[in-house]
Amino acid sequence: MPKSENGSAQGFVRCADCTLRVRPAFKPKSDDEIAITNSLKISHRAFAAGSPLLHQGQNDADLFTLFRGWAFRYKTLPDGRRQILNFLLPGDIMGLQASLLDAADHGIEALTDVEVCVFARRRTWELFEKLPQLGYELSWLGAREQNLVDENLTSVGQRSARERVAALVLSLYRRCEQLGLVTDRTMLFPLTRQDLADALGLSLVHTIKTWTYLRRAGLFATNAGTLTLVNPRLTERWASYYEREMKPRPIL
Amino acid sequence: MPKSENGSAQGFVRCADCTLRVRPAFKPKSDDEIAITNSLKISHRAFAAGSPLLHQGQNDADLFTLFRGWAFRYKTLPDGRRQILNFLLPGDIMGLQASLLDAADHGIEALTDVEVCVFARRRTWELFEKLPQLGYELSWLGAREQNLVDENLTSVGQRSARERVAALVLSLYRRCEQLGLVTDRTMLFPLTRQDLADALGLSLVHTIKTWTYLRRAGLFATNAGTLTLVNPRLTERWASYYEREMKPRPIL
DNA sequence: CGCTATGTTGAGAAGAGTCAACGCGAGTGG
DNA sequence: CCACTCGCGTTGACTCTTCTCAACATAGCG
Repeated sequence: MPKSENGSAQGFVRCADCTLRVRPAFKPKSDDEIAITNSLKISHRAFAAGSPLLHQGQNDADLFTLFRGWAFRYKTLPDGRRQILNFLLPGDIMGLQASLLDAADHGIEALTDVEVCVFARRRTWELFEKLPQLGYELSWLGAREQNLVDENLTSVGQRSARERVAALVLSLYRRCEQLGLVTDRTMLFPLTRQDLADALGLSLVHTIKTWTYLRRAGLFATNAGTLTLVNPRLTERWASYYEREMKPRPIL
Repeated sequence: MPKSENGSAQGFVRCADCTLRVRPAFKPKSDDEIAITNSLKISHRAFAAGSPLLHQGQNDADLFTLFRGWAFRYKTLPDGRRQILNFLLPGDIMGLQASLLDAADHGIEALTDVEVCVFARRRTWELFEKLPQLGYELSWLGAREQNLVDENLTSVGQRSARERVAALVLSLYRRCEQLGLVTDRTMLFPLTRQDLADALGLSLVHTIKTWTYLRRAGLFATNAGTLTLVNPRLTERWASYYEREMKPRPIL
């Protein structure tokens, strides 16, 4: 159980023992690659739900991989309005922008209790230089994240409230499915209504009303922090959603 | 004068002669680096305004650098709604996502007549492997573009119509300023109202009304495809805008 | 000259926001 | 054990931003 806000380091998981890497969503790695990755991993930390993993403006951020749990990337305006840029699931990279550029323009916050693999930020350039394969995969993961943000921007800019909600649920469901986190059409769903609102660019009240409407329309059901996608086809139709198929991706 | 929709190849500009690279916005490059970059550049093409530079879904895209002119990156939904993700100015990279992942989820279109430097897509991995410095800079440029998209998503999700217009104008102005494309507070401004609307996530009519309102409020003035930022301070206030200072960046 | 693409304006409709009240469960302290 | 607060979720009533429809202006072009 993660207890520390500061990220306690109990239970280092060696890359060779990674339970995540072996899932079908990820590209197989050679023993060599696993050893190299492991040598770059400087620690394994746990954070409680709600902990900040990266501060907006922070300029000494490490590079993380999310090992377990959910998180989100966000930006806030001076007056406090907050936009959630994308959600992070196991295997996703955190702090790449902050490592490449000199500071992070966004924050990252844990949505559930999480565990992360920590890679030294100072070594990012070293990594590109000495392990081009990993540098390439890092860029790959960055490009993939940008795809998600592109999709969200299109959603917020062009879709109606109902379409946005349906599209977000579908997108998260698809990603969880890929990771084997869905059983019986049911997945963990730790977002509050406010989180949803901030991700969708809608007010809290309107988000709740739209959510309720779609739930009653039979798209999905929620129960104690889980979500069941009752009718995927219907949800797709509500979302004007269409999807690129996803190939196995690199894992750090 | 570019005439070809297909990208004619008159006037190869060698990296050593690049008029862009020497501007203060870009990091100085050693002679070695310039020679290497030049060896990777396979052609120099011109496209007319309105030409597609990258098709949504295209899977054999090359890697471009925008050498002259404006372009934009966009996504369309099945029913035709279009979201402009970000605008591209000289020095910006195009097709990185498409090269790293297997296909582009977005399109790119020329907004003015443009010239681009073409780098072979097949060599992207080779590039990371043999020239880690360039691989790193590519990632850097990717991270920077994501910053722009993050900012746009925040704008579209959280700002009111007037704030959005002001923020977009300011952002483009700042970028042009960096590139030395502003004289007398005046810059080229080739966007149609429809382009603005698609970038801001607003309807055409409302975009026009908001634009007119802010113009009358004295923020900026437009004339024959140019824009003059009459009152930068006032524009900042309308935009709830604040900016990270920009350091010199790599150029490919 | 009439075409078409782009820009402008007004009026009414619809979507989304704001304000306010209330329910509910988890803690907490008397 | 109860009253209390606090965070979160829900709903209704009303407001206002934004969208849609439609008419008209203007400029470029065959």
